[in-house]
Amino acid sequence: MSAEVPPGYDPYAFEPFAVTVDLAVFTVREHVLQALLIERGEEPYAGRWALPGGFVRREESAEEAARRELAEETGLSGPNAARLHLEQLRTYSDPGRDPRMRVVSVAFAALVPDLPEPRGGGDATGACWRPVADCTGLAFDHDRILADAHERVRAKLEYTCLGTAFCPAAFTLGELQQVYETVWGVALDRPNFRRKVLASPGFVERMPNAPRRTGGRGAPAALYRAGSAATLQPPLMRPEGRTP
Amino acid sequence: MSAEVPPGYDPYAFEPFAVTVDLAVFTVREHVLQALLIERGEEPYAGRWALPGGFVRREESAEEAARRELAEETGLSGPNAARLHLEQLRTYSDPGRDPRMRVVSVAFAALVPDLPEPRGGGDATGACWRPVADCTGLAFDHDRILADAHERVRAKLEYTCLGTAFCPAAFTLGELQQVYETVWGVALDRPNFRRKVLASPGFVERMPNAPRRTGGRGAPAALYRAGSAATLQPPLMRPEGRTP
DNA sequence: GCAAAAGTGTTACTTGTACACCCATGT
DNA sequence: ACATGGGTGTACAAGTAACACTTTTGC
Repeated sequence: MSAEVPPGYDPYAFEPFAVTVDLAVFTVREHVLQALLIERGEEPYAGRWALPGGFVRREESAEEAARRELAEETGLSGPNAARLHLEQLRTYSDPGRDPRMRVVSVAFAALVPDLPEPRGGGDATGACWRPVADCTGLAFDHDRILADAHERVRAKLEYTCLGTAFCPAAFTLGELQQVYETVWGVALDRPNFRRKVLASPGFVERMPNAPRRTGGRGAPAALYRAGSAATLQPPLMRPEGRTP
Repeated sequence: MSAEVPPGYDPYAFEPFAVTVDLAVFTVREHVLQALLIERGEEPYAGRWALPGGFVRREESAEEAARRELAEETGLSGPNAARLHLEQLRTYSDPGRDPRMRVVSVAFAALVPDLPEPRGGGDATGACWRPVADCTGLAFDHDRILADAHERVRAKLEYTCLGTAFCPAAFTLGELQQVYETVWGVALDRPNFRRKVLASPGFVERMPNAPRRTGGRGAPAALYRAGSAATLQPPLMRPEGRTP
């Protein structure tokens, strides 16, 4: 662990890196998977779109930094903050990923329900939701980070209960199914989807209230909330063919 | 991204972190899943066991640093280096995980076949393979890192072709099955295991040579090598009950 | 011969899939 | 009335698990 360190040289006094977090924040809005972008105000990449993020402070972990930045960028706090899924994706450390100096970035993927406002008290010059398909030409290596996060989310819906993270506190099974269809880009059979979800213990729980009648035309649907389970047994497979 | 930076203060001139890599290197030796440990020669935790690792240099990425450290620690090079699976696990960044200063560590999980020698030209005072069940009381937060890596490997065997990474260049289906039984700690039905493996396209390929007769008593087994596929469709499920 | 390991086959059962069908609501 | 979405039932195909059986080696 220390052969490459010259004798008498404190190994902890060299090779300083800057450490940042980058956030790939996803939501489902208007039947489309969207990501949160900010417009950079400074060089490098001034005026370009980028993933939200920022520096890790001395007294906090990367997870805490990610949660703080997310709150600043989206205004997510209080009861909403509890309904948020935040997960470490991986760390990007290529030398040269920032033209100025060595910056190592811990990337996170976040899943949030459809929020009323695109951003809260953020400090970026501009923040907006954008369909992930249109998120190209981002600053730094953020195209790559977003693509990795997208694939991670797609895969995780198969064997975890993460789909509920895209839904509000109370949701119908039809809304949950739309989340899956949107993220995977396929059409699912409604009766079979129902059965699988209800057969997975702890995936969803029925809310002890009355069903709602949305503005939409159709029979009133029962309301559910996210259950306590984290993983899905058996997994909810995503079919390969078939586009919606 | 810059609201917390005082105006006129270069955001890239503050909060220096040290960045290291830590490696959870696994192999299957004598029907037991083992991890590579080194004995620390310096404070803190002098004399304690730890995961191999080291500092990321200025001109390399974390992946390159991990590969370099692994080569130093195990003597893995040349043809063996190609047969190695190295994968980023996650990044550990709790303040206080190193008592001296802020160290952010990018952890990797590595899977290697049963190597002839425990270590090559490593620089640690001591290195050895140890059954993962006995790897407790490690330095820093390495207990946690090893546990996370162990669970990752267990899970990844289900839906990827990673099992072959534990095997030599040529192996029998019986050896591959032992890998799964060892990592999962369960007994598998041999006929069914065969069928699933052979039915997964690109998982294994038959070697165009003669079967071998090992010292073991039994019929000679056909030899296979790792295929080109990375993911497994359908997955190879791990049963829940039953201990071997 | 016997134990151990490779390899093949068969059966019972569980699961997934693709539908058909009815109900409730808004326009 | 009818389109739309919620909810239930069912027949068939596909996959899985469990086990019996044969073959080939070493001792």
